Amino acid sequence: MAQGLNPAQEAAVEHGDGPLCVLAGAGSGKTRVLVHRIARLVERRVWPQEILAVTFSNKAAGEMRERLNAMLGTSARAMWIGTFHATCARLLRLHGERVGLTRDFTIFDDDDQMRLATALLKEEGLADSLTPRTLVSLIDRAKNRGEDPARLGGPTYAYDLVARLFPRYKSALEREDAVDFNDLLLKVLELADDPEASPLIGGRFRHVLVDEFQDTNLVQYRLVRHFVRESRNLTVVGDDDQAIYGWRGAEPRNLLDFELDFPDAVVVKLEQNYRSTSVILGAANGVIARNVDRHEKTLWTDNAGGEPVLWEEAQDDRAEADFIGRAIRGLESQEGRSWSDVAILYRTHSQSRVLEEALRIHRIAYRIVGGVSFFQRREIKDIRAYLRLVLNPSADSCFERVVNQPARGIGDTTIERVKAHARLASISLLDAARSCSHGAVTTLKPTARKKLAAFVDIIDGLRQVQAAGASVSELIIQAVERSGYRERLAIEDSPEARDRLANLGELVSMAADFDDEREGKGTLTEFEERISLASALDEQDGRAAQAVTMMTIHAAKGLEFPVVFVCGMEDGLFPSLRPRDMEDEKKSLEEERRLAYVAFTRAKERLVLTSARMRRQWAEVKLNPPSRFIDDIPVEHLAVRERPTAPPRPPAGSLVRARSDRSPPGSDNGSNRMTPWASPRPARHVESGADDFDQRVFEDDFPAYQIDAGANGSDFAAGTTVRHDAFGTGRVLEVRGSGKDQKLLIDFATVGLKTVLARFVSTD
DNA sequence: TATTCGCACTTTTTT
DNA sequence: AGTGCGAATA
Repeated sequence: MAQGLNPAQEAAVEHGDGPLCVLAGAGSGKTRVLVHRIARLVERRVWPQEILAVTFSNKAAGEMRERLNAMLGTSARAMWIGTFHATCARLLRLHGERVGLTRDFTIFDDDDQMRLATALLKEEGLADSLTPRTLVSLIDRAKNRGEDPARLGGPTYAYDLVARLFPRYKSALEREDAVDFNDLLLKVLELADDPEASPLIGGRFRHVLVDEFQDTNLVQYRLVRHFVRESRNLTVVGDDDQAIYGWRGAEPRNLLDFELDFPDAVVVKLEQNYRSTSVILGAANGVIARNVDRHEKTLWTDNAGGEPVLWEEAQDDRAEADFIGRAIRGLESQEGRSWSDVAILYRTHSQSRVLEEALRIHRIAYRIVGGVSFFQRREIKDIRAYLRLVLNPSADSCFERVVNQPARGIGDTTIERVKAHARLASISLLDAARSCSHGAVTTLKPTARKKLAAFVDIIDGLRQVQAAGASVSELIIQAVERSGYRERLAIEDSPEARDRLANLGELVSMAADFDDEREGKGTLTEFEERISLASALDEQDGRAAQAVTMMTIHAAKGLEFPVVFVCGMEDGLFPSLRPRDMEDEKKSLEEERRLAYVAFTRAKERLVLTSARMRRQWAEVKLNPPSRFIDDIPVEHLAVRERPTAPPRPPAGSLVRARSDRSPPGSDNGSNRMTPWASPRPARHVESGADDFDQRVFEDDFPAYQIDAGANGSDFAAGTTVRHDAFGTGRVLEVRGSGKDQKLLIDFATVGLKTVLARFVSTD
């Protein structure tokens, strides 16, 4: 083995027992090292079931398992490979009874957590003093640090409220046999403190390897230390320059100070980058070099040269997206690149919408990673709630979610009475509903009782199906059917309803895959767990492989693409410059810088940066200067596209701004102009002063800012023909309101009737 | 009880 | 600009 490894990599792979710290630069082949090292351990007769490899995503875990399967065959199947959360969930399935969990405990995701928080605040009448978001994030923050949220106290009133509410939060989870994400880890830590369970945790693993160690938080580090308490065989791999989860409580110090805790640790540095061209690496190094708080390291590469990094400063966000669309088309036609070679990265999910539109216009297939994930869809969550209720009758939050979903005539008053009864008798809502249906509460009318009985019957029926040994996919089909969900959607028969039905079908086929994989032996609990722990990153399906990938920079960690676009390179957006509470400004700017470093180093061959002078953010127009990170890129590596001195059709005067003075000198002499791989523009559109580098076609698709004319004066009258950027032209049928919020009912030629804000259309 | 409309809130990043 | 919630209405 060890074919084609450099000496440093080989040292890491061949390291024997004892702590090992691998400081690995971006693209230095750390995953490869990790995989080879694990394979080597097995060759050295370490039992696969005594190896734990912790990855930062399920996707990374899957890939690692695949590679090990290829190298080792079936023995790889016995290894523990997964995220901290998945690993802890597995351990808790085995030993959870010791910390108050049954075998079928459920995991509260972000959404469930928020619902609970909302309900608690409402019950306590505190909904006005604290948002659920704040409540949840303060709880999480404390837990990330291993602190007890009930002991929060501090500068603001909010802390006291959280401390007061937390016991109720906690008992709600306990009542439902559920844990939140952080509890997953904390409960295992609890196990480690339990004298009887402790050996089960501490002695279980002979070798523990942790990837992306710079992003572990205090709790995770404690966990790792318990895992290796006996063996001391710990391998950590990471790069402090890629620490981008400070907001989640990650402590890069865990990596940097590794030798303080493990003085006998061997430290290996991987500094050769195999991924990117030297130009891209130069740009990335230029940005990261300005960070003060970091370990100096020199990442180098043999891949000399490469195309310069291209920076395009577009007029606005739409033009930016359009540029990207055309550039991808150009890459396709002139370089034969396929869409799957390309990734578009952005700082926030909200940037994706405009990009989507542009890619659709250019007929480019795309795939969005993250955002509103499949599993967060309402219909999916509803059916999952039915299933959870089957697994666990005391899952009150699930009961409330679906008792009237789809609508079956069980209204608020009925639910309130059931809840009151449940509280009084201290039983679950489902049991309360059952006894109400038998007449336990006299205020309930017979009709309400019948409806409750019908609901209870659905759940009981599903439980029988499960008890009869139905597969997971069968159970889901039954749930969709018996709940009346399918019928309801079928009757509605709107595009959305069809969409939802299709999503449910997708869930069924995922379950069928799961059933096949487990040869029919997989339990509903296992399927639920997989869904709960699946991140947006993991759910990508192979079918959409021929597509451009769009995602946040965070989600791109660990991935690589031949061509990478990083858009929204503007001060205020990236770097975000958003005041973070409890974090000082310098620190968060350094994290933003590392984020830029991660973004740039995803690119193998081409890196394109784009920014917009003007950007619409929630119906507000923002003018942001270009990102300061662009200034940090060595001038010789940066190419700026030329634009015509006089655009063919300039926008309304004041909006045309002088060209940024940040354009590096030398970009004018043509020496580092980039190959214009945007698709060729018809020659007749070229004005003097324009050149091949400018591909914009103003005639077709002029951006939207002239639109305000409509809102601030000339009111629209019914009958006027107007144009809207997305919907095309149409006739105004009705005018509602005036001024900024004036709305128009318009009959569009292509899409039919729509109500639109007046300021988004223009008279032609 | 279900549906519809208007209002407020939203947007940082995720296991 | 989309969502979710509460009030008003059928």
